[in-house]
Amino acid sequence: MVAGVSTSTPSSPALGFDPIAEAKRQWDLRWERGSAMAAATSIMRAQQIVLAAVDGALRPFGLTFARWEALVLLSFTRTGSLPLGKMGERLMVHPTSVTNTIDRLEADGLVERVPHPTDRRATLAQITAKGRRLALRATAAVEAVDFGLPALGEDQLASLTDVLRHLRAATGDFPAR
Amino acid sequence: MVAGVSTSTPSSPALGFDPIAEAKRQWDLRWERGSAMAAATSIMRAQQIVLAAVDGALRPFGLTFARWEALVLLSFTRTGSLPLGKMGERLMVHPTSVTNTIDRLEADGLVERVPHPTDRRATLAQITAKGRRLALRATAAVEAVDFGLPALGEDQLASLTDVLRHLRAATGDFPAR
DNA sequence: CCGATTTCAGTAAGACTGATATTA
DNA sequence: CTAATATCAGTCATACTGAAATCG
Repeated sequence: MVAGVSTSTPSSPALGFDPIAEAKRQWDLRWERGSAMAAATSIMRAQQIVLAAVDGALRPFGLTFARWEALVLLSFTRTGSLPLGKMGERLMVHPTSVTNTIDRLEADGLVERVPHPTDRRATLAQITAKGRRLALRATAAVEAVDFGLPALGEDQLASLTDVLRHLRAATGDFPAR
Repeated sequence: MVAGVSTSTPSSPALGFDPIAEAKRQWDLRWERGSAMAAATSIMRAQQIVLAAVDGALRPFGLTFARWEALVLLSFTRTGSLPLGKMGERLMVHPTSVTNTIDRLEADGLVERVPHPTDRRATLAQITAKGRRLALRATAAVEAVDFGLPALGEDQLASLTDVLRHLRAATGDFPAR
């Protein structure tokens, strides 16, 4: 799911069993690493759930997850602006994706491109007053749906983040310690 | 990331800190539900990691995650065939996406469409001998990269799957309990 | 000259909407 | 008649590759 736009999850009429548990059962009859298979599949599905919930909450505001993240990142900085390259690093997205994201935000008047004061190669994305107002309302909506994770308790959320931090560290997302 | 095609993760030169931990720190200064925000962001990133690893392993075989999943599902059935609708349920994807997936697999001679024996509305996707051979090799490759999760131990994989099962159950992926 | 920053053109894979034909 | 099954046409948001312009 690219822009996960469904409010309800795909294939409405749920099965009578857990499809991932069933897949693991079948997998374990033939292959190794069934636990990794189940975890990977669970991650893929969880991402759909989170994306659907967040995009659903953002749709009334004309935002997507990617655009909202960019807007929030800017709103969290002291000056309300960042070079596009820095945004790409923080959001972990491809440079051309940043260009595209800022294009759309700029078209909606939520950010402006301004020249970098000292490095004339670089461009700053600067959040506008309108962008700040929308970010506040949109973020409240995302918070209201609890990022699609209202079913999980604090300890489960922490456990999830912790395990996935190990994964990210091992993958080079950041210098593991 | 649609077909997560990068072998290495986006934005090569890793930051000097964990961007999600930093985002949570900033978030907690202004909003509620920072734990949910961190978990949701971690899930989004973990999905990129898994997808990149699996798609990378599958690329030499001309398969994507979506097509490989469909092929494996068929290879796990007694008859090597399923109605397209059933495949959509099991894989939790949109009906038109199943049509598209099967189109591509059929174009590569990995599956064939055959009429359903009793329901003339339905079509079966039947895996071919070539499809079975490719599925074996491709699955070995996916297993070899451990679904992108080689960094996690058995207990971490189990914990992950368990927490995400609660999430999926609460979201209606399957009748909880 | 090398490398960093951003943009552009084009390609690809996929999720979706809405409509349609067929059949149970 | 209603509902299910699959397909088709078209739209959308995104990720990527490769190339280019600009500048430190």
